[in-house]
Amino acid sequence: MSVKLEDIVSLCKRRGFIYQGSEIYGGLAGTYDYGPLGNALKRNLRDEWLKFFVDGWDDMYLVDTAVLMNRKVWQASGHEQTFHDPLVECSNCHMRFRADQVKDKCPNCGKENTFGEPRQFNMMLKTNIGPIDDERSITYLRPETAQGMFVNFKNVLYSYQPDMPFGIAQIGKSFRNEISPRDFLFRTREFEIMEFEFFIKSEDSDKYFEKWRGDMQSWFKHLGLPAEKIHEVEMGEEDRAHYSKRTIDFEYDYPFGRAEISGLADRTDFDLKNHQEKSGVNMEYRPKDGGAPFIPHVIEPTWGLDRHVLAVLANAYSEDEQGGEKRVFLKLPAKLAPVKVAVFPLLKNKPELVKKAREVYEMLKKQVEGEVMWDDNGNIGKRYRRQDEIGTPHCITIDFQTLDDDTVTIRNRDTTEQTRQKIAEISLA
RNA sequence: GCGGGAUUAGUAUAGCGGUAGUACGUUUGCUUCCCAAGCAAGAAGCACGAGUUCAACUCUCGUAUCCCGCACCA
Repeated sequence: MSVKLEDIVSLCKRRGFIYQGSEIYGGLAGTYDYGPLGNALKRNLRDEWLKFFVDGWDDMYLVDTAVLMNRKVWQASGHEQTFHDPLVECSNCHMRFRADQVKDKCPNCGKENTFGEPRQFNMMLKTNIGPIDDERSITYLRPETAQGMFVNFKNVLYSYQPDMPFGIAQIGKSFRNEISPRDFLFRTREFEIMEFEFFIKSEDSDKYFEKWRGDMQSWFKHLGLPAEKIHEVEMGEEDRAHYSKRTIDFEYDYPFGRAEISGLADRTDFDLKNHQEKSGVNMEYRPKDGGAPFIPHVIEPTWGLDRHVLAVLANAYSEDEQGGEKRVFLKLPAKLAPVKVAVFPLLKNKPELVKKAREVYEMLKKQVEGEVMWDDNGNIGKRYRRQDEIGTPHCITIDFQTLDDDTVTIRNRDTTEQTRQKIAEISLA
C-alpha cells in the first residue's frame, strides 16, 4: 500500500511542515508556505546539497543573484520570445494552437470557425519596475535562476581567474505562471531551484554530461531515495527546452505518479553566445596556456528543491502497528530530520525529574548539531508518537533510575527499541 | 485554461430549510505513567460573496481553493 498524497498534505498541515499560501484569505493557487518544521527540512536539504556539490569542489563558485533582471536578459535568453506567441483555443475540442500556424479550421477536430480571439499565454510572471506602469517598465520575475549565473560569468572570471572547467552555483526562487498548479509542492508558481552551470570546452561535453549524471544518481542515494524510484528519461528533441542540445530528466515515483525531480541539460554555448551578441560584452574564456579564446560550453544539472522536499516526505512516510494502534512516522534520514533528538522527563509533575531532564536538554543543545526539542506534555507514549510523526530519530527519557545512576533511555524511531546509556556517553548513532 | 467532483473545529468525518454533532488531536489540572492509558474541566467549525426565504451550514448563482481527467510544463 503506497502512501497517498492527501495523507502527506494532511500531516504537513497538522504538524507544521507546509501550509497553503495565503490560507486565511482562501489561499492562492500554486503557492505554499513552509512552517518551522518544513523550513528546517528544506534547509537541511539545501545544506546537504551545498556540501555535496559546492563545498567539496575547488572550482565551484556559489552566487546569489537578483530575482529581478533587466528585461533584455529575457530577450537574449529567448524566454520572452518563446512565450510571446499568441495562442488560440478551439471552442469545440479546447486544443490550443499558435495563432500564426492555423487558419479557420481546427487541426484536431476539424470544426471550422471555432477559434476565439488570440490570447497571450505567458508563462513568465510579468511585473513593472518603477512607478510608471507602461511598456518600457516591464520585466519579469525570473523563470529560472540560470541567467543570473550567465550574466555574472564575466564577473566571476575577473574575480577568481578560475581554471577550466569550473562551475557557478546558485540556490534561489524562480517563478512561473503555471496554467494549472497541481499536486501539492510539485507544480507551483513560486519554487526554489538548486543548480549550477558547469563551464567546459565543447569537446568535453559528453565527458562532463556523464560525470554529473553519475553524481546526480549518487546524490539521490545520499538522500535515501531508492534507486528503483528514480528514472532517467532522455528527452526527445521536441520535448527539450529551446536552449538544450541534450536533456535527461530524473523522474521520481511520487504518490501521484512519475514526474520530474531533477534535470541535466547540455545548454551548449547558447546562453553566453546570445548574451555576448545582445550585450556586446565579450564572453570568451582565455586559456592560461595561451590557447585561443572561446565561448565555453555549459552543462547544467538542476534540482527542484520543493520537489525534493515532497519526494523525501513521500519516501519517509510510514505506518506500522504498535500495540494494535496505527502508528504514523517519518523515516527521514537523520541528516534531514527537522528535529534531531527530543528530551522528556518521564513525569512532568516530579520536579526532580524535570530538573534533571532540563540539564540533559541544555547539554544536548550545546552538543547536537540541529534542533533539540523539549516535550513534557501528556504521557510518554503521546510524546513518542508526536516525535515519530515529525521524523525525530531519537527520544531521550529521564526516569527515576536516572536519578540513581545517571543513565537515560534512548528510543529509536524506526524500531521503537530503547537502550540505556550514561548521560556523559550519549551516542545518537 | 476546459470538463467533472469536493469544501463543516488543527485533522478526519456526521447532519438538517428552524440554536451544529462525533472521533482523534489540542489546552488546564490530578495520577512513580515507557509507547496516543485513566479521570475532571475547557477552547475551537459550516471557505468567501450575492440571491431565494419569515428563516440558509442546508436551495440557487458567482468567486476562491483542493482533488480527478484533458491541455500546458518553454
